[in-house]
Amino acid sequence: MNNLLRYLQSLTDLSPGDWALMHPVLTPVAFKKGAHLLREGEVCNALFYIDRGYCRSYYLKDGLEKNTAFYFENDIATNIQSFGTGEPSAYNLVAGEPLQVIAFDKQGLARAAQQSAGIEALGRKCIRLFASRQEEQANLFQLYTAGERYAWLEQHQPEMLQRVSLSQLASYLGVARETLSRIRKRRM
Amino acid sequence: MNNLLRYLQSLTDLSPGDWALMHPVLTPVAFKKGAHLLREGEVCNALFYIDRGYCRSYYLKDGLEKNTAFYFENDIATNIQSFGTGEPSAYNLVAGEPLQVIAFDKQGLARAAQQSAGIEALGRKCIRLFASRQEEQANLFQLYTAGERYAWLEQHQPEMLQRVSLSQLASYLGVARETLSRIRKRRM
DNA sequence: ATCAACCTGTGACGATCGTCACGAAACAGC
DNA sequence: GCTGTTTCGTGACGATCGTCACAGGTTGAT
Repeated sequence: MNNLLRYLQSLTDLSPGDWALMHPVLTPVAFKKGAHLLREGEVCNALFYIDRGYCRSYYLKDGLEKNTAFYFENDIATNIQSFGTGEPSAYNLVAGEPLQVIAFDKQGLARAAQQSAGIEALGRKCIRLFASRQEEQANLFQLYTAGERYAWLEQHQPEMLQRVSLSQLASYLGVARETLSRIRKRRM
Repeated sequence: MNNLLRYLQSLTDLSPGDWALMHPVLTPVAFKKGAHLLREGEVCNALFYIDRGYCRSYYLKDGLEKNTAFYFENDIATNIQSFGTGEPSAYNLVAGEPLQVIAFDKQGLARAAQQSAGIEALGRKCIRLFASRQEEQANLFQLYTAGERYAWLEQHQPEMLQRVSLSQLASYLGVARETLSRIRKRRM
């Protein structure tokens, strides 16, 4: 909970009253490696603050897993589309390591936002952050080749390259695992 | 203005009072083909509702234009990152046809949102729409090959293939113009 | 300690793509 | 209508990537 409090305070000036309002909405949950936070077809009714470990989102395409994002400590993981509209999720969310998260209940969060302008502002800031991250993600794939994407990760997310296996990373970067192996070889 | 009113009403229940509040914030502007709505390095201080024509966003990479998006009638074009934070834009926005837009002034819009909860809600809906679109865009490039992306456009944006030249489209899809020409050839 | 399951590196080969080059077609300005 | 400019299709060729195959290394459970 301490990590979460610090994270929220880094986003906005959170008053003690707002924090008290948030508290009953929060539920710590643990997942084993490989356990699903969200499955394709389910409706996403929570935000997951990641306290320890990481998870990844993937689509199933032609029976194969295709990773689209990784979420680490101090990230919020969710399907914003399903969470916002109530439609079933088109992809999966699964733990890549033993995982400890703090779940924000959707209905409880909506109630808390109605009661406090501070929490409502926090929600808006989260959406804008998410939109900004999606834009960055889209640009990463529109502007750069797989090798340039790998270099970008080296600079901006070096920890990720240590914690995520080559195969999972290759699936995310959009190349065969053999190709990523050769990209790594070239840079030494 | 009539198109814009219909568009806003399709997003939310806009009261006549809110529409009157919006009115002084709006400025119709015309651009010739090739004229810039926003240049790299400038700060984006407006949203552009597209009334007629289309525009495209592009990055300069190694001296070449790399398209990242197209905006048509009834779209809102802007740099959400620059608009939100006040930082200089990393890309350009340029008219692809003779263009008529209605510009939303940033400061005026902020004032109007403070005066009306309805306009504030409209703004939140716009951000969520934008985030959703960015996610779709990111998935389009993470999950699909260039040929599959072209097929996706055929189904979801067929008008775009008629109005945008092959070269501009190839730049957007991430392949050489010769390759797109051959992709088209294969489908006949 | 042992064994199975998984992950990583590497070679070979065919398919696809980017680049360069050229000619035809479409278009705009006069 | 003519002309210069831009766009589009296509061939050739080298580079890169995906696929298949296999070997060595790591991990984790019994």
